[in-house]
Amino acid sequence: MNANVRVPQFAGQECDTSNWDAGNCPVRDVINQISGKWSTLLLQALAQRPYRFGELRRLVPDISQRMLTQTLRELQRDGYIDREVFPTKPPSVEYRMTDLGRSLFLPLSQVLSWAEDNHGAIKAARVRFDASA
Amino acid sequence: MNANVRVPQFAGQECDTSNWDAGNCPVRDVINQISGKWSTLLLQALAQRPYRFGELRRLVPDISQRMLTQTLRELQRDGYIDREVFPTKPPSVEYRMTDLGRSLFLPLSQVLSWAEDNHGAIKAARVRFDASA
DNA sequence: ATTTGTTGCTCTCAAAAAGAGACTAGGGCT
DNA sequence: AGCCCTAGTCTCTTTTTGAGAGCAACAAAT
Repeated sequence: MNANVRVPQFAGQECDTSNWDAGNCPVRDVINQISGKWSTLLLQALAQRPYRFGELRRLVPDISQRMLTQTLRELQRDGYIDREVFPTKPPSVEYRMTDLGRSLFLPLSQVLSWAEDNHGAIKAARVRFDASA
Repeated sequence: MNANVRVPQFAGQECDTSNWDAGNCPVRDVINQISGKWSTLLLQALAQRPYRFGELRRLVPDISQRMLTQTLRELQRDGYIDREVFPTKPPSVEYRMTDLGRSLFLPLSQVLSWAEDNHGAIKAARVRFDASA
């Protein structure tokens, strides 16, 4: 079962349902990285302008150094951002978005805009749900 | 420091950087939910057509029952999907997307398309990164 | 001269989240 | 009677995340 069944996908696309297990599925491979708790936030910041490590830390007050380092490494590994070390004393490190990162941020920013526009509707839905449950 | 500084945001928008801590920030409030490991995947499935619990389980082979239940509840709570119980024996439950969910899926599907289109570039970036590190 | 602060991390330990799998209930099928 | 189906919940283990200390090398303040 579940073998090579092609089902209609979002607007005019198809998707092989047998590919929905991780490893085969490109969408899952990509999304799993950028769907980290801090990834979109950092991409949003670095879409504005390059930032240094400490600046990002101050910009996102409730991220731990550990997660900031780790998330930046992952974004760098996937090619969304570049890391440049300046031999100052103490050495400073600058993170900046790559072309690939910017091309991702085009559709991604649409989702962020949607989130801003529909935040009210979502909060209302939560209130309804919590009242009925 | 960091008080009420308005910095340019993605394409023609502004964002109050003092609002980047969780709770204040609408974007983080919304994104943190849909950026769960399984959320986008389930939204993608339910954007096609309604599905029953067991169908989703078979469609996404490596999700645990626990996480399937939990993720569906969260999506339902935020108003993206509806849950309907049919009094058959054994009882069956159908999940279907709401209008709010569909309106979210419009921009979201653009990101998914991007992921599919750029999977190759990302895999290549990973290889480069792993080779240099 | 000693203390303090700055940089961008890494390391350890505790807490939270996720995954694996057993168990439930009420009926249908053999 | 025994087994399977449904959509879960409950418990236990493993993974992920968070909080915070430590580090190395130098500058500025005291």
